[in-house]
Amino acid sequence: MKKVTVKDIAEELNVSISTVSKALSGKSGVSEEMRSNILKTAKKLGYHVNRVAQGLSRKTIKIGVIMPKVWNEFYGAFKKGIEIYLKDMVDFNIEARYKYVSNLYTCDEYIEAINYFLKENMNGIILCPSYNNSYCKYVDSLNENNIPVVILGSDLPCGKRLCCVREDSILAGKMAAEVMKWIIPKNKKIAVFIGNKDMSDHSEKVNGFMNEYARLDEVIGVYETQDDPDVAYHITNKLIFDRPELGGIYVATGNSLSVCKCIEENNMNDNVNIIATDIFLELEKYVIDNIVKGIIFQDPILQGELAIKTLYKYLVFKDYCEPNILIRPQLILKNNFSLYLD
Amino acid sequence: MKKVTVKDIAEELNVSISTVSKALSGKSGVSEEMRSNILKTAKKLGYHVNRVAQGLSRKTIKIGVIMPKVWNEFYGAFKKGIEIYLKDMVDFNIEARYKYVSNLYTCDEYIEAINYFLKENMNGIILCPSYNNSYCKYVDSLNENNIPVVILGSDLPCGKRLCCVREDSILAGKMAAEVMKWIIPKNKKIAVFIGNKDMSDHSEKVNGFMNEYARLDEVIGVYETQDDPDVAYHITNKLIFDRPELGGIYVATGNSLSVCKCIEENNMNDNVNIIATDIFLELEKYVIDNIVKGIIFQDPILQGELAIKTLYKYLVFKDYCEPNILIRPQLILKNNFSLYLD
DNA sequence: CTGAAAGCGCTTACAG
DNA sequence: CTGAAAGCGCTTACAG
Repeated sequence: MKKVTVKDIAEELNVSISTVSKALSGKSGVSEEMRSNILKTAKKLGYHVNRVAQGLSRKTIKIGVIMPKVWNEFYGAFKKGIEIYLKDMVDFNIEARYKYVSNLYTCDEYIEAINYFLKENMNGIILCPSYNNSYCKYVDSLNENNIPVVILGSDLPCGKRLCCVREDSILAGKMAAEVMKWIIPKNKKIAVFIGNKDMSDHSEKVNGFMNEYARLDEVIGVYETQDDPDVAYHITNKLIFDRPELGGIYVATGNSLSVCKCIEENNMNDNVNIIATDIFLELEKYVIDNIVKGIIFQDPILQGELAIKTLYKYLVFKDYCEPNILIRPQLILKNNFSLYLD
Repeated sequence: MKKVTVKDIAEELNVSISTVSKALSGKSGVSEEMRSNILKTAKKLGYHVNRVAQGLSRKTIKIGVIMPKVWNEFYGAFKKGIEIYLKDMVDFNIEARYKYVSNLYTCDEYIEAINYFLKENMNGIILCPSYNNSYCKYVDSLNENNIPVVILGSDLPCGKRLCCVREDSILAGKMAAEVMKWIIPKNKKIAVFIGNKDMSDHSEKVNGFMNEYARLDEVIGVYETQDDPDVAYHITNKLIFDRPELGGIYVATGNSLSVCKCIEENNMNDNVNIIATDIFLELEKYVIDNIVKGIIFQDPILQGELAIKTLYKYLVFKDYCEPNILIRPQLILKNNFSLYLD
């Protein structure tokens, strides 16, 4: 069980430890033959780099993060997760630099950020996609430059990447349905609100929900709110008046506040119940007032932590990870609500 | 923002870095005056030890773990959490040694284990209490020898310790009640099963449940199973026959299998529903059969991880932690059940 | 392409 | 009680 070090490999092959180190860490300046020899004996001896010694001696690892500037409750939590990990890893010489995107409908700022990080020789990139995905080939270019990319928050339907860290949307939908069945009386109907059908995690939530909510004839419809509070309010209002049989709404995006507001203003607290998505302070009122019965929470802070942790481990160990790292949704109730606000 | 190192402190005071190191890490062989001076300037300069450099140079940190040998599904998960943390911290020179207790009703083996670890100069102790708490003064003796103790899994009503890592039992009971209200029809009654009233986390669960389950006249009673499957089966059987109005049972300990078995054997699946505690493979059948509607999960693996992490951070940073670190309970449903088995 | 040497920030025997 | 020196296991400029 004695630890195997670079020195052991060097002695085994009668070369210097500098050469061994360069070969193992993928640096240039080692002949291909030498490198393959070193890698082979490293494997044979069961070598694993000592992160502690490495962290003390190597240059700072630089991670570039690209994320939308809007919706701070959402993207801010990803950032918070990244910062928590970084704080836990002080002394390890890792740092993150951020680039923000203001316009979610064009790809210009994404491309600009990618090029900037390319120029700055970042060791890895974390990228949070939004509506527009047409910058995918630039993600590929990072990959070609041996800069690993972790996609965070929702999937990118193209582009080579190390992995994608996101919620398990199908399961989120299923859990919402399981609870909905308990709280909605048999004679009542329900509706589903999403942001936009074209976003894969939105449609996955619908699929999961429909799949589990066996009483499908009791689903009035799926409505797109475009993540716009006014649209959500308007649709809710219309449903309340047109459909007196409405008993519940599964709000599958973070856009639940205006839905609750509308229900309360129409004094429908006892008639229309909400299963919401994502947690924020302002929801507390509606949880206490019993409009919101449950919240599907997909730990965005944990997602941020996992994204940078995975990237770091890849950079240090060259360990390949799962291509898709899915966070398990949690159900928040009235009683444990406050624990999730920190 | 330049990093402050031992060298900076040494230069500031015109002493050697060895003296600085000894003073900071609490080693003997430094005059009290020198030590207090060094600590003062360390604070003034904003010094924080570099764990990476320290991990590379110091002797191995030895943690002693004392836990019951029985109920491997339960205590095994604590151990697993400890092992996960240790694996994550290889290269940091930490190791754990385990001592197991077979008889939970006497304190002999606890005392023996404590004395053994004292003799072996362990740097810290993790201790999982069981029924008998009469060894508390031995925990104090560890404390007097400057060996920090973390209590894991349930509280110890005496004894000086660094902290206690455990579930939030009151909240667990409340969450069980919140779900129970949804799934039990208004005309049905419910019962609560615990292991033993004298165990604080069992009685806390009852209190939490009662507090939240507003329809208290619908609670038939609280029954002690002594964590014995046969007793649990017997009580369930008796209730089914004596109390046709029984609609649900909150099983507040891990002892839910024989309760489910009894319900199934009596073909009462549609009439009596369970909210269970803790997850294990054999429960899956009853979740699928719709007897178990929800499970309150209190991540024992996470508890183990937190216990050793807290201890390590205290040993390295001398950071004092919260005296009580409570894990937030999670509600497991049919759809996400499999995700919690790993 | 290869290697000798310095250095990362600590701790720890050992000598004084 | 105090300090000089070696060492933990790596990486990295630099020289050859």
